[in-house]
Amino acid sequence: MSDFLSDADYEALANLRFTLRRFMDFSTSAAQEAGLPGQQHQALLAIRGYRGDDPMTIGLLAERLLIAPHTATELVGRLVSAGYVARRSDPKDKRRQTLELTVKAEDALRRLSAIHLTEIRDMAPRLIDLLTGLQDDEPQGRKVPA
Amino acid sequence: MSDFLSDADYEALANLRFTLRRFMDFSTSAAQEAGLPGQQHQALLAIRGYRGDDPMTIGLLAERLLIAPHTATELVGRLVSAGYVARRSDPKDKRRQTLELTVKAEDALRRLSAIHLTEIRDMAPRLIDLLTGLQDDEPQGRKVPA
DNA sequence: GTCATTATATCGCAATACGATATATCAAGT
DNA sequence: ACTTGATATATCGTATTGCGATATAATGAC
Repeated sequence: MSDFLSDADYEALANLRFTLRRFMDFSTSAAQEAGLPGQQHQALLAIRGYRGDDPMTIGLLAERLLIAPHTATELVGRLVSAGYVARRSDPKDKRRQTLELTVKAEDALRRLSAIHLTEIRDMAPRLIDLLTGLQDDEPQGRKVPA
Repeated sequence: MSDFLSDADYEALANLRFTLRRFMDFSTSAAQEAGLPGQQHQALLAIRGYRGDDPMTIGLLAERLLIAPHTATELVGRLVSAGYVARRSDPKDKRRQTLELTVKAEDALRRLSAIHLTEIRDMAPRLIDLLTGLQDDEPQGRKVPA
């Protein structure tokens, strides 16, 4: 349980981050080219990819995006203004706002998701390598010592 | 090469993002608790994990962090002010600034990296599952058709 | 030595998430 | 049904941070 870390550990951690950053960067750029700020794209995906019995709401979206509820309120406000999301107050609980994607959002998200799939398939092997390399690579190389 | 995507595809993409976000969130929180803004932690890791013949510089750091060089300038400025990085002008090329971690940075980074390793090892199986699930999961389930 | 290029730095700006706070609605207990 | 506490969303002001435009300094090619 020591804090010892080899140069190789730091290098692997840094490379992992670099790979993740490239993905995020690709994603943000792709979204931006489609006319969507990165977080708005993420919100659309979270809404579209949500599988649950009850409808998507502001609070649920906040949970999935790991942002504060009031931040989700602002984000959804922007999405509604831009015509990507329909927000209606839930008749079953008037505190809640149900969220649905518009056709415009479905179209944009379909195209974006397709190129994301391609990019992910390209990145995955490298990423999996990095992750498995970090798996049980305990300090001082004591792998099967004798 | 169609844009068709199943509900399951969207769900998997959304889950992948959720997993990545949780990692980023964990990382940022851990850094913050150690007194470091997230990007500053990333910068320290990029400097520490860099393997190359020439020393780390502002421009190299910008490349590894995927930020504009002038943004790296500002970031390094903050790191120097906070006592995490020593910046010296490179005698071999006086335009360049070489960057080195201080002992304070090494200490903070060691602790942070140790808990990151733990978290990554915890997250990796889930992440690898999601990635492999997206690998060749072409639309309409045509896996080994006959 | 001149000039284009490279490396870093500065300034003003825009985006976005947060804290603090407010309002509306629901649910439980009586 | 009325009060109370909790839940869901919204608003406002603020802080962080990255970028574009621009500036300065050093290098290298000719």
